[in-house]
Amino acid sequence: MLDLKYIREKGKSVEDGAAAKGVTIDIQKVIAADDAYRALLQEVQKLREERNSAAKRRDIKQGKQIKDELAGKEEALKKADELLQRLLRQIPNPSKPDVKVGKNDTENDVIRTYKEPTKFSFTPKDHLALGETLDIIDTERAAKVSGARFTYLKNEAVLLELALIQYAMATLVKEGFTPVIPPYLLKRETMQDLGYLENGGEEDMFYLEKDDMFLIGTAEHSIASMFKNETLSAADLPRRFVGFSPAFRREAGSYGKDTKGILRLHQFDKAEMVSFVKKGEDDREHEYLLSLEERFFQALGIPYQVVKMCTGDLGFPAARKYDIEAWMPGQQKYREVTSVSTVTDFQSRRLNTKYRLEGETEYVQILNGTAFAMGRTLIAIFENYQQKDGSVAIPDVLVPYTGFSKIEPKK
RNA sequence: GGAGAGGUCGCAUAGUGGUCUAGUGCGGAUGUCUUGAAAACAUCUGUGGGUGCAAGCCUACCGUGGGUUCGAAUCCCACCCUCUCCGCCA
Repeated sequence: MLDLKYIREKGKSVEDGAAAKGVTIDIQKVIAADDAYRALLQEVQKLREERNSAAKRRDIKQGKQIKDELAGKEEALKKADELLQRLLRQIPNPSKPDVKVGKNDTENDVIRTYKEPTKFSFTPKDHLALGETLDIIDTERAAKVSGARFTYLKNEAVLLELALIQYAMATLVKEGFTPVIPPYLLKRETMQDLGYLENGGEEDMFYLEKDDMFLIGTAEHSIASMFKNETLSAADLPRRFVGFSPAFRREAGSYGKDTKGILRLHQFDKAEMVSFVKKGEDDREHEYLLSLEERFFQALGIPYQVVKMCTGDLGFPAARKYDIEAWMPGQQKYREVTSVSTVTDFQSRRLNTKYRLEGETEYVQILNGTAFAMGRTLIAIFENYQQKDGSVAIPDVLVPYTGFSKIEPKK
């Protein structure tokens, strides 16, 4: 949600910002709704003032009269407020000035590449074929018990996943991040405050009807909301967290897309970074989080490219977003493995998360980025590290955590 | 799941229909005193919104949302959360 004062001052740029994201909004309508709300508010406050003084005088007759009048006005005020809030929530966070205006992912820019696509002296297999011969992935049986887009990870794949998590945690704790295992279920109210139930967002999440709770789609959901209705001290910022959790996604509308293997699942584990920083510090933090992501994939030695999203591919709350796309030999394509965005104060305004600096309060800036997302990072390792004999080597940095340096074929 | 207690301005507490524009203590800020500090004393010290050049004035907020009343922190209903006991359980 944007600041109403900002909208009133910079209406045109807010409108342009939305248009760049492909969202049409009418700022005049928002301002008219705000004007109507304010006019009513003044009338209501005046009546309340009269009611309070009548009550003080014990003037029951006048009190009754004011009460009737007030009831209608308060109802109208509530409606006006609801309309205003609804309009405000339809306004996306405008992108940062350095973000290119574009329609969709075809206009994103590759801003850096690391290494050349891996070369093989043989025809590389995809991760599904490897998963079978190495006996580490079983999506067929998972489909039997849970349906499509689930998997059993087995044997070395499990140990490798745990190694990646441990490696990420060890590295980020050294950087000063606080490790956290957050709640995996959130109340409706929290999801609402996060802004994920609007614009069809409810369709993306698993929902437990009996308890009116949502399964998190990423640890970011429960970590970003951690300081809901809290005012932090400026001295405590930045605060950085690395969360480990499963991510649950319905993947509605992605039927037929990436149906094979573990690239797109309803459930995968992920280590996620979330930063809370002061106003004006989010640009620097954004680059920092991206640099950590790159450091991880460089440590693994996996070829990748960094993509800067254009406005049309940013999503509703993000003001800037970078993806790392790792080279996947099985598909002969770069595929998204991490994503890091700044949502500026767009979420903290709704969550009411602030910080105090010398008596003044400001909304915190929130950023989030992937450390390792399991399915996809595993695919990148399996496919890039496969050997001619059908085995898969383990990246050196992970060997201390796995205890083995190679996954041998089982059949 | 059952029974009970409770959620008040940073913290601790008082307040059970009108004098609550929420008292008191602690903490914090400023001042007096002091070479400096401590102590003591004095004053100030929540958040949002509206209005105003400003000082200010008004309004809302006592877990959240409804309701009763001329008037609600206080009464009623629903929900959320915390604690105690019982049951169940890794």
